[in-house]
Amino acid sequence: MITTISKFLKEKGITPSVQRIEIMRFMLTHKTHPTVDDIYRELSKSIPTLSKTTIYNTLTLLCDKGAVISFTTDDNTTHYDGVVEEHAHFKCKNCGQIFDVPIPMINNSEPQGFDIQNVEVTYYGICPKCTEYQ
Amino acid sequence: MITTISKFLKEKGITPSVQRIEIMRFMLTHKTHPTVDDIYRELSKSIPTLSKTTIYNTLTLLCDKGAVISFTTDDNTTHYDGVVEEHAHFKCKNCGQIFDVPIPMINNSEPQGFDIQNVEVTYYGICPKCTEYQ
DNA sequence: TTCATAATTGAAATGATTACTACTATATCA
DNA sequence: TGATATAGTAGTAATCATTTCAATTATGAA
Repeated sequence: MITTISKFLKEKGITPSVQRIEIMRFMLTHKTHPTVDDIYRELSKSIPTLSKTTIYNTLTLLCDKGAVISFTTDDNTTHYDGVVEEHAHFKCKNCGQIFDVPIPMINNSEPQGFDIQNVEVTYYGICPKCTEYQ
Repeated sequence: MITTISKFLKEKGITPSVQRIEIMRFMLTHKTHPTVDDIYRELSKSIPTLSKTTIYNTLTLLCDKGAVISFTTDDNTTHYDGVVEEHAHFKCKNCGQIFDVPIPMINNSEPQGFDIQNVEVTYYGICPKCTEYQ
């Protein structure tokens, strides 16, 4: 498993290290759209010397190389996502959970004259579970 | 003009005050998607005692009452918009300007089972002017 | 006018992120 | 093998947006 992730990082042009492998593994095994703090809280259990700076550096690198994506929500903190295929997010205003949802685009409706590199689509509302118990 | 904005605020259920009127006026006359700091820098020229807390409070109130909308971008700061009709934004990675663009949704492609209250759509890329001079 | 309430202010606290410096691991080459 | 350059990591301090909170000021009704 370590070799798999190590190989994956090399393919992306990233020199592997213990920290980078564990952060990348975390992103691939957790579909919770974590923040730097979420990752720090979890991974510092197994790597007690891990610093937040390393997590910031690593995630910026992973983003640049296309291994993860980042997006922001109304909490004004950056969330990261190991799913890099284009998709939208739904954030529940009740429980705070962020869900992956299909992106509802039709090609010819994009703004003309702009060189679009990426899109962030975030829905806000109440998720099915919270709707049920209200 | 003051009476117009004052009347507008009352219609929205907001008690007018000098500060609220000037902040609302700023939002109606500036289509630049300002941050709290942008507004503070401009309005403190004419209202030297104006505090940022008041701007935060007022914008939160204006949002709640539907007089303005807010959204976040990759700079992790909240931007405000006096245009409340549903639309998307384009942020230029070169000059940083934010543009209003049409929202590219088709109704029946929205995620099912979610109670959607609002959507934020933000494109990132290079704006026409920056494309031209590159 | 008086009083209750709402609005505003400014300072301090918080939380995410960046900057910076020192330390450590890794790779290279003589 | 060992010296050395370089990349990566850690930890602290600084910065910036935002929130909290207590004190002051303005407003409106009796």
